[in-house]
Formats: sequence, structure tokens, C-alpha cells
Amino acid sequence: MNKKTTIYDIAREAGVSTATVTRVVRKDPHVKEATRLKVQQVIDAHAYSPSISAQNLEGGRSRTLAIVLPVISNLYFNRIFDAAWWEAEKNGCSLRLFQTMENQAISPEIVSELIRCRMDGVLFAGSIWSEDRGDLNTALEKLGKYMPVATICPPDVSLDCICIQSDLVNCSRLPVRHLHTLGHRRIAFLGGSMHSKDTSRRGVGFLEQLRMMDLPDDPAYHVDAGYDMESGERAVLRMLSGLDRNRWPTAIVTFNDLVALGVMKQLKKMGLTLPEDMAIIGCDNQFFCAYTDPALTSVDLHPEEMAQSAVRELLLARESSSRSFAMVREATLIVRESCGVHLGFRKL
Amino acid sequence: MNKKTTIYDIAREAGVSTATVTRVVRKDPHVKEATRLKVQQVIDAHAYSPSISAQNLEGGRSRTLAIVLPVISNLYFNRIFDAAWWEAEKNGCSLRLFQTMENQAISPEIVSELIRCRMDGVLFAGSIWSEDRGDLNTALEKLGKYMPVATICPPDVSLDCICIQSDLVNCSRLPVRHLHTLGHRRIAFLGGSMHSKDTSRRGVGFLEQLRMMDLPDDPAYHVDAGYDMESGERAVLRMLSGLDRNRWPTAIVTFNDLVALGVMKQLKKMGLTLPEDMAIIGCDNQFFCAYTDPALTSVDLHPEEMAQSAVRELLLARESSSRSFAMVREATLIVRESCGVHLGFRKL
DNA sequence: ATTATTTTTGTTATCGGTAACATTTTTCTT
DNA sequence: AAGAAAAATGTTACCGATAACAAAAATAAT
Repeated sequence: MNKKTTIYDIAREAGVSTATVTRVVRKDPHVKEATRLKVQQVIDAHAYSPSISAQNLEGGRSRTLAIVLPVISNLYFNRIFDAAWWEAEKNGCSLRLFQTMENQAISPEIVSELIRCRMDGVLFAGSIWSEDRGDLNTALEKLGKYMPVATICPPDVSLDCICIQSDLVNCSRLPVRHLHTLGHRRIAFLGGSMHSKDTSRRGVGFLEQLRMMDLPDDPAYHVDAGYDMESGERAVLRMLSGLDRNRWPTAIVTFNDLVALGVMKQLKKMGLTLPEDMAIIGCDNQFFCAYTDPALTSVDLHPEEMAQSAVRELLLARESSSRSFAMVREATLIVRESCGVHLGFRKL
Repeated sequence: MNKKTTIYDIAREAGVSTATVTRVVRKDPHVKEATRLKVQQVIDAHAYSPSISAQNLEGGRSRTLAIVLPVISNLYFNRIFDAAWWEAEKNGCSLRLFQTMENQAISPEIVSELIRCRMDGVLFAGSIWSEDRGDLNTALEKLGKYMPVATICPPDVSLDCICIQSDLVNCSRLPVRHLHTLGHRRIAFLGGSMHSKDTSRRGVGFLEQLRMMDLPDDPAYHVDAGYDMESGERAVLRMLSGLDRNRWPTAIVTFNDLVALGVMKQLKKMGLTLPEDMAIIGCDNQFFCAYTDPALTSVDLHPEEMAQSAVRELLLARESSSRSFAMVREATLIVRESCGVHLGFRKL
């Protein structure tokens, strides 16, 4: 295993001082062309490039951003991470991942690791199902003393930080309005913990929207479902089997596209035809939405754009100390086939 | 923005030398209990923890592994990354991502960055559609001089490194055998570049398997498809529209599950009923396979396990300099509904 | 009580770069 | 050609932690 060549090796071999080597590396114009050439030659010969640790130590920064999220294997967070990564890359920064698992708060270990590493900033991408907002705020507050902090979160976090959120009002309103236009009146919502106080803003917004449109908000239409396909299957089964057929909803809005996947599977298993017997709207507009049968209408929250903005703002915040920034990204309804519009469906 | 407390601050405030602080932090037993307590108190008061850069500089290592892959948003690589991340984490290491895009070779920039960072090891997860094996090998060879290297790749790379690969023989054999057992004789393969020399080992293995079983390997059954859903749609349309109905294959094996998704959509659009009119087998056993309609039979290559082993071996290789390790992970066929077995289908 | 041991603590060079400042060399004026 | 100004290069302290070694303090042995 080779030992890495250092600036001293280069300086010695080129017969100059380390300062000159640094100048050449940094493309400092105050170097005679002859020296520059000689030094560059030695540099090339050894494929020398300065040690990151040494640079970081001396400079006091790491040119690295941290992103803290529950799990990268979750498609939503995967998209956020990916977008953040490229944006960081574009600005000469690297991005280091920290996963919290379901445990949404940022553990003290992560906090101290972030400080230890002299991160240039943290992007916290929490999820809508977060609970321990107290712990989270404490952690973010502490981090804020050392580096710029940005959050892509539901709108609970009232911290002095770069705060980016989805437009959950529209995220709830769009599907309900769409279904209402199509003549649906009995609309169910599956996912999240509907009746828990501080979770599932999306569900709450959904309920408000129902009331605003004078639609029935029968509690039987709001089932606590999880966030994945299996939960979707179970939830829809639980909901429908507790209801007389004539009281069944005619449309189901799900917490996300995965739940929708489960719901669709279960409905087909029960012998229903989609979208004839039930309209479905998911959320997140995942890549597979166009390939379900029927193709799934979904709400796009544009996580990529949010991540991009977050990273951009974090990098700006490094320079200027004024770092308050807030943004709400509008949601978009992507209409496909799962409500039957393409067939001209309209409930009476 | 707080300045980070250093070991000097702690030493001064506790009235000891920095060496003692280090001892306390490192839980060195050669410290009087009274001093230990006093120092610990100051440490806690300031939430002090040693700077990573300084530690890395002094120690000459980074406790960081690098993973180089095409794109993290690709589900296959996402799974590899995720598994590698947790395995690294479990061993007190962090994992830094490098994305190469379609450009499969490791750019010189990435190579030098890896050396600059004194990575403890690199895991290269290439894809089956890699081309520039020459460049790649050069890069890996160079890296090998500085750190342990592991690859999760098709079996081209003949380098002195930790070499982990999928069992592409079985990956091709399993679906063909399965279909053969079900009575299929005209089996098509969609995906990869079938007739290119150095790509798509999977397709090549597939062809060999067909011949071994005395099944027709009509060139019309092997269409160059891409690696995503759109390509799948187009490819199957191209293949079938060029063929008399009675020469249509009765089963299609695809390069991966995404292609399968596209194929299924296109077939339905053409009015076929699945799995009655066409059997389909995908590859990768992605999460959505159980939720397509019909549920997609697929081959699992167990990327997670490969990633885990790779990381484990990389970490071992840090210590012992003997670092040759090879492993081939068997593939597994996950039977679902897309070949109709659950309905007792059997071609005659 | 004195010396020998052991335990605890401090001193200092080092890791690899950077940049302020000092010094030397070159070029330009007059 | 002498002195001033500009350009090129070198010296050195510092970033924050670590560990080998030295030194001091505490304990044990005689």
C-alpha cells in the first residue's frame, strides 16, 4: 500500500518551498512560469493532490454538507437525497448521509458527529409522521449554533433556520377537489394516524377540505394506515369490511403511492374493477405510478426541487450570516387513469 | 456561529495538559479518578468531542469508505448503497457516495479525490451494462495502490481485489428452466444489448441456456431494450409488431423489473391478458413485484448481501494486507403470478 | 528515611497543508 | 549605476489532536 505523497515531497523534489507548491496548486499568478512548470511536472509525476484532512484542519471547514433523514431506501427520501447530492456536487461540496430510522429525532451522537466533522451545513429531511418535535428542535437548535440548518419538513418546526415545506394545504385540497369535480361524495383517506394530535398534517388538511366542500367526513372513512403497501392492503380491508356495501366510499385518497399500491391490490382481490368501482389517488408521484393498472393519479410534492433549494440556501448561508429563508413548494396533481377521467367517468 | 471548542480549551479550563484530556477521551486507565472526573466535567460542560479532521490528519486514515456507483436513484444501486451504509455504520465507519452517471468508468477526478480523502477502502458497484473496462481497470488498479478495493460487478474485472459478483449463470438459467418446466418453448429476452460483444452477460447466458435446453433462439426474440420502463414498452412493441401472431413468443424474460413493468403495460395496451396470453419474468425482485397485476415473478440477485460482504471484506482488508477474496452470490427465483403457476397454467 | 517502583501527568514533535509576513531576486527609473 | 518598486520565493506559526518519551508525584520496599 503506497504512502501518500505530501507537499513536502513535492517541494523537496522540485527544489522549492512548500509555499510555492501551494501557490502552484492554487493557481496563484505570483509564480514565475519556469518554476510553475517545474513544480507542476513533479506534481504530475506523483499525481499529487493535497490531503483533505489537512486542508480541513487548517481551514476549519469541510466543504461537506450533512443530510439527516429517516431511511435512504424510502423512495421519497431517496429522491431528496439524490437531488441534494447533485446540487452539492455542483457547488464543489460533498454530502454525507445520516439515517435516523423511524426514530425521527436526531440522536445526540449524530449531533456531535456533525459538529466534530465541521459540516458546512445540515439538511434535515424529516417526515410527516414525526413525533418527538421537542427533541428534534433541541437538536436543531444546538446544531444551529455551529452551522447553517435547513429543514424539509411539515410546518411544525418554528426555528430560526432555512425552512422549506410542501404545500400541504393544496396537497390535501387537490385530490378532494378533483374527486368532487368528478362527482364523488364519499371520499376516504387511508394513511397516517388520523386522530393523533400532532401527526399527519396531511390527513388533517384532508378533513378540513372535506368539510369545506360539504362532503361527509364519516370517521369510518378515515383509517389509520401505515406508510407502506402491506398497511394499505390491511387498512382498506379493515375499512370496507366494517361497512355496508351501500355506505362504501366511492373514492380513496392514500397517504402515499405505496399505500395506494396495497389498496389497489386488495381491492382487486376483493373482486372490484378499477377505476370503475373505486377511484384512487396516491401521493408522491413515484416512478411506478404510470405503470400501475390503472395508472395511478397522484400528487407531486416536488421533493427534488425542495432539496435543491435547501442545499442552495445552505451554501449561501455559509457566507452571509443572515440565514432565514422560508419557502413553500406548491403541490401538483398528476392526473392519470385511476379516477377514470380518461374514460369520461362521472359519479352522479 | 460558535467556534468549536478544542482540546486546548478543555485542557486549560481543567488545569491539565492536552495529553490528559486525550487520555480521558480515550478512556485510558492511567488516569487518577479525581482528574478523570474533573476533566470529564469540563468536557461535558462544553459538549467537547475531538475534531475529525485533526484525528484523520494525525492518524492517516479517515474511517470512511467510498462507494462508487452509476446513480443512487436506480433502485438496484439504492439497495446496494443502503446495505453498504448500514454495514459500514455497524463498524464505526462512514460511507461516502460517488456517482459516475452512465459514464461507468471512474473519472480521474474521483480517483484523486479518493486518495486525497485517504479513504479506508472503495467499493465499486458497476453495472452489467458497463463498457469501458479498460479505463475502469486502470482506475481500480491505481486505487489499489492506496487502499483496499472491492467490486460488485459482472465477472469481467480480473483484478487483484475483493471481487463479488452475482451468479449470472443461474440468473439466466432459473427463468428459462422455470418457463421450460411450464411448457414454454418460444421464450424472448428483452433488455441489454444482446449482440454487443462485451455487454449484457445476462443476455448471453440466457442464449446459452436456451440452446442447452434445445429451445429456439430465434434472433427475433432478442431485442435490444434499455434498462427502464419506457424502453420495455418500446422494445416489446417493436418485437411483436415485427412478428406473425403465431410466431409470437409465449414468454418474455426481461433485463430487470422496470423493463418488465413497461412490457406488461404495453401488452395490456395491446389487449393481451396476463398471464394467460404471455408469461413474464423480471429480474431484481424489486419491492413492487408483489404489487403488479399479475404479481411479477422475478430473480433476486441479493444485492444487499453482496454489498454487506463487500464492506465487511474491505474493513478486514484494512488490517491484513492479504486481500484477495472472491465470492459469487447465487440467484433465487421468486415465483409469483406472472407465469400463471398459481392458476395451474401449462403450455402444451 | 532513603531508595526503588509504580502511577500519573506533562512536553513536544508530528500529521499535511495554508497564509501572513519576511526576504530575496528581478525589473524599472532616473 | 544606484535606488526604488515590483515580482518571486522562502520562513514560520498555526489548525487540533495524538503518542512517544520525559518528568514528576505517589507508593512500596528495605
